[in-house]
Amino acid sequence: MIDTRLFKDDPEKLKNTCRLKRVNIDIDRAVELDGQRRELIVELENLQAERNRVSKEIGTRKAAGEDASAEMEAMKEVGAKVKELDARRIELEEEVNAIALAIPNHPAADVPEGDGENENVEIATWGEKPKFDFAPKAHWELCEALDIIDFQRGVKLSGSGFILYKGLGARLERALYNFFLDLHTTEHGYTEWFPPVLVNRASMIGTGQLPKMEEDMYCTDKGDDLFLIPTAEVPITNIHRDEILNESDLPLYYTAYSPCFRREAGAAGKDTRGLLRVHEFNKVEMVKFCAPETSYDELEKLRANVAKVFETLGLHYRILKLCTGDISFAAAKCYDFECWAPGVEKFLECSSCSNFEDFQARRAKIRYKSADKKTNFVHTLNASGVALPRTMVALLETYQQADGSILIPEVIRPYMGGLEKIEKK
RNA sequence: GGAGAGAUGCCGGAGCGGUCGAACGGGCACGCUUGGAAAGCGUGUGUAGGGGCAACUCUACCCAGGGUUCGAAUCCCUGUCUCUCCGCCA
Repeated sequence: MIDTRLFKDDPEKLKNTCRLKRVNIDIDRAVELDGQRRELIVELENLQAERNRVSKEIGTRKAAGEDASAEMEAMKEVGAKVKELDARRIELEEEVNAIALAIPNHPAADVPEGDGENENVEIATWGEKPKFDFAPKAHWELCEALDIIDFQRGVKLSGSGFILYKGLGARLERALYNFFLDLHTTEHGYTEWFPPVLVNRASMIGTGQLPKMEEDMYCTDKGDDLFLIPTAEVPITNIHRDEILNESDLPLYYTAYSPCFRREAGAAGKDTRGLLRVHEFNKVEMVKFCAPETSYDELEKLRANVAKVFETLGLHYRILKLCTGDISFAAAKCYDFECWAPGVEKFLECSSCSNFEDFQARRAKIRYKSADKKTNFVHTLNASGVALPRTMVALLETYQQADGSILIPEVIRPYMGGLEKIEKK
């Protein structure tokens, strides 16, 4: 969440944020309501102070055996007035808050302005497009021929967008996320967690998925009000919700494997084949909590950690710096990693690395106490490290052989019992 | 699922409806003491919001939300969570 003090101190900045992020929000209305709120608070608190003072007096007077019925009568009215003003205060607060929650994070200064993906800026590439002396196939053809994903029965079980891995396909999926976790925990210094995948509403608000994206989330009925997580970012970031950390404990590096659930509302018909856009997928996520001064250094380190995954797998990728119109609601700066998938002939988004600055921390009340005893919001960052289906696509299509078999990258072989190749039976 | 007990500050733990932001103990920080340390002594030690240039001041917060009252940590209702016992269960 943005700092609501800005309604009073710098509404122009908020308008600029909305313009850069390409959202339309009535800031003037919020400023007006916030002003009313402030005036009301002054009036209300004066009344409360009077009530406290006179009530105290009634106490001493009664103790002395004197009569205080006139004061009691007067305070009865004050009490009623306090109740009335307080109700109005809550109303105003809710209205202001609703607007504040809908305002996106301010983009970092070096983020290019733009409307959408066309204005994203490529800032790095690694490797090059693999060359084939045959026509590379799309992953769905490879998978069907090798019998490692049962697309049809997946649909029978759950509907389109749900993947049923089989045999060595299932094994490869498991091998990949184990490899990612091992890499981050043993080489990059992350602590592994295994979180619940159903979380409550407060957690979803904390990381910014709610209230804005409720349509995209799966939730339980029967009054539980629980949500299937769209990413482990939600439970992992919320681990420290409503906490005050010690500066000496920062930075914290966390990683977790989890399945992720996305309704993809409004995306019907887009990228529907194979593994390109699914409702449930596996992902290893990385989350950092750090002091504000270090967050952009931490972002670069995070980016290097992600790069390491793709480089170790030998996948050609490019890195995009997202423009203001394409960056997510909660992010101040974001890099997307896109891997080349030669079968579908596309760059696929396989990871994104974001600095949220204090936007999530303010929503989730994650603070730290610095050496000089000041309490302040931490900065949070996260990255997919990495998301499976599209990485799987890039991997299958990159490592396919003329005979339709798939060569397994060397780092994955230990996780596959030493197997070098997935071949047709 | 049934029955009971509980939730107070960094921790432990008091708290008759009034002067309680909260006794007491511990921890921590600072100061004194010391050659240095320990002990000892003293002082301090929450979060959020409003007003003020500031010193400062006011308000709210004793799990959460309602209620009673001139006045609630304290009384009443609801919810959440924790613990104990019983039942059920992978």
